[in-house]
Amino acid sequence: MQTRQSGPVGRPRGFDADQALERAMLVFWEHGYEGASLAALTGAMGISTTSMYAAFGNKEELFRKALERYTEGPSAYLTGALGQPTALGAAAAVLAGVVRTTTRPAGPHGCMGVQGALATGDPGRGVRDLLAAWRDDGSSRLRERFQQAVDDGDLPPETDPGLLARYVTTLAFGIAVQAAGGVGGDELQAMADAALRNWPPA
Amino acid sequence: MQTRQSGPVGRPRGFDADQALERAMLVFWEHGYEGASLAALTGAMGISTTSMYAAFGNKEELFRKALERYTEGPSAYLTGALGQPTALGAAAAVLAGVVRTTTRPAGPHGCMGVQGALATGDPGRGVRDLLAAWRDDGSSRLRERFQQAVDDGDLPPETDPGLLARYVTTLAFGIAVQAAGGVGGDELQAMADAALRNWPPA
DNA sequence: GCATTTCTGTATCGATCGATGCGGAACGAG
DNA sequence: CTCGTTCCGCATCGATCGATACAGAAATGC
Repeated sequence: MQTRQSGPVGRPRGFDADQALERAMLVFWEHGYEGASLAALTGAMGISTTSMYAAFGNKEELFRKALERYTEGPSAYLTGALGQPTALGAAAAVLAGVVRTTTRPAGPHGCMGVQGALATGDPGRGVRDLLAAWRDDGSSRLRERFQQAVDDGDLPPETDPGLLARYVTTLAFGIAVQAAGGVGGDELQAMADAALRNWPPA
Repeated sequence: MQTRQSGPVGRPRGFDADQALERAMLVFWEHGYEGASLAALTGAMGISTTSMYAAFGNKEELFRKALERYTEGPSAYLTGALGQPTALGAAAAVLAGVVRTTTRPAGPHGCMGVQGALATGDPGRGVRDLLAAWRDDGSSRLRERFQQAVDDGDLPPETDPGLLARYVTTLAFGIAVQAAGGVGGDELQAMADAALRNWPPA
């Protein structure tokens, strides 16, 4: 019984799956799940529908993988922000990351986790719920970070970490909505600075 | 020359246009512009596609009229909030109105002005821009109210009314996003209360 | 009564939606 | 080479998209 060491048999795929997923992610980010047609996706990916289905399953699975890529790419600032030494530093890093990511001139405006599928028809319900869970996960990670700050004495002991996390995520998603509508990054960053001038808010 | 007193000639329409528009507004609110199909709209309105086109023009015009109805209906709290005697009172009334409207158990969760068309495909660009302007108008009205508060001495003279308005609208839209995802009204209201405990934030 | 105007129900339009079938092309294994 | 496997290009699937054509029904004006 010998472990197979050789590569996979058959014709190798003729495109870079990572690059194709990156381009699909950008289309979903800009146009949302329902607004991104298969033709627009495969056109941007540079492959045929057949290749897309073979490599990614279907449109919904493609979106799920694109969201993972978004989380580890444009949205990776969150993980970095949670590593900041103070709760205030973490909150400021989160908001600065949101402003930067959602108003970057080179990329789509807004946040894929917000505008990807905020309200949909029936066929998009799965994706809509997925994004709701994605947003809730961000809030939870922030809450855990604030809980740790309370335990460390960085935040007053009477602080409610859940309330604080909800506050920061509310600002973050509000920034994302306005960035999607074309509000500039400078103005949003100035607003975020002002919001964090009183800390903690409770 | 006599003024025409009689009713319009021809067969009168057999449905209540106001009620039909109300129901269309609810469908757009819940599913967004792209997620609301003509079949879903006319089904909820209780009329045929022919009647809908005759009465409202097309899908985009129906959405525009539904948005007007939303502005004068579920979103009317904004006008009332601007009439509050103080800037803080206005901000608190706006946020309380948003929380109440976006988490009402009887109606769709979230805000039609946010989730109606935050990111769309090409055919929805007009509606997307319409909503961006709608949101910006809300921010402008709030800015004018804060400017008046500065003039009245209700807010410190060095206050930036635009920044303050951006802060409140950011909270409002962030609340709407989380309400769309199922976050409860009590938690959002508690967060809004905490956010306004420091006022003005700048 | 009749003519005119408007609304409604049915049936359907072309376009696009997401998703597949199929045959040939391109690889590794033997 | 031949064989087995996988991928790709093309054509196309049924369903649904938003939007209309058409004929009959229901009102007013004469």
